[in-house]
Amino acid sequence: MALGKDYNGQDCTLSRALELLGERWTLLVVQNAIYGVRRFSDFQKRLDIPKAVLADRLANLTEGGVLERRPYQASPPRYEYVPTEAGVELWPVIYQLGVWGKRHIGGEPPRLFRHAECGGDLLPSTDCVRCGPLHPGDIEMYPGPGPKRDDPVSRAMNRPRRLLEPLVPEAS
Amino acid sequence: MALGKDYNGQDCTLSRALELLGERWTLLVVQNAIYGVRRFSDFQKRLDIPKAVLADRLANLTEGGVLERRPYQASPPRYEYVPTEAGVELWPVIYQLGVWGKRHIGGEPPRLFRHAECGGDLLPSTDCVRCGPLHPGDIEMYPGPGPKRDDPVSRAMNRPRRLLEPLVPEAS
DNA sequence: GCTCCTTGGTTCGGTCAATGAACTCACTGG
DNA sequence: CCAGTGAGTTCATTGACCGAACCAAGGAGC
Repeated sequence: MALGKDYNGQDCTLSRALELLGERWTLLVVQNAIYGVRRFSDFQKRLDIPKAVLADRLANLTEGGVLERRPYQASPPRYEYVPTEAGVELWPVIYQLGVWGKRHIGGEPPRLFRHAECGGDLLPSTDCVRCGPLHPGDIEMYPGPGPKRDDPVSRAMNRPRRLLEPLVPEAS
Repeated sequence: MALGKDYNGQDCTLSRALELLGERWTLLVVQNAIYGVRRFSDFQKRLDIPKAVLADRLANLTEGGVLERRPYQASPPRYEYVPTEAGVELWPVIYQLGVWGKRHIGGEPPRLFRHAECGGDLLPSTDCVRCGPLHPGDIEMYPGPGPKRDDPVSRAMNRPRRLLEPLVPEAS
């Protein structure tokens, strides 16, 4: 999908968005970034994705302005990937696709969402049922009935926490 | 993405949705179905997609309950693909991804949307700015400033028309 | 000072999917 | 009888994805 053989000749803005986001794994990477995953190895633990593919996706998303790559320590240079404003604005798309999957494909969701302030549920639009539109940072994620992965990153993610809050896995 | 090598081990409903919808071309096929494209050859004219891939995507979407394949004539048996209720419910996702692409990747949209009854613009959520939530059938699509394809199907699509209304290309 | 471990990748062969061109088949209209 | 259309299928080539192995730059332990 990436270079050359893209959605050339397509005339809609959707095709341009899909050129960046439509590859395998890409939206799942963005989803986890919004859930608070920051580091290369944590993405890898949670997604079980080949490292070469993950490196490619992170580079594309960084170049596309969805994630920002920034150093979090200097001595061995290490980088983390955080969602930009553009990345955060993908939250409604990601949430709604998840809701659609639950409704039409089935299965229980492993995590649920509510307005952190008032505890209100989210509408399919990501609005709070009581308070209206929410910024993702005001949404709390908490464990639901569905199956959960059992790696350190996923375990950290299954404690109640806000979206965008950096995720720190337990020290193994 | 399709068989076997899927998002196995992923625990979220998003990954299940992407298993059906995340392949190359799939969301563009659904988008065009919502825009009113019905026939195999019309999808092909508008998307410039290899026929083998189009046949595969239509079969997957039909099996996944997003499109319905139904005969529109019997003598040489011919079928058309129409969005199911589940397919129509993908409209907010498709619209929002398009809006995101316009905002963050740029480019002018070839088609715009408004509430057919009152002429009001759409919010990013697909709600009418004046009247609130809309069914896709109440949304009118009309030409915008962006570039347009120049095939018979796209020309028919660039006349003002409602979503979901079957598209009949000019008789060449 | 030496060795092992962790993080964040890169390289590589094998496999799987996408592409475009050619072909099929059942009609239909002239 | 012949060309044309709609809806595909078949096939060889190219590109993408996969998992495993490898690499490099620091620590940590001894």
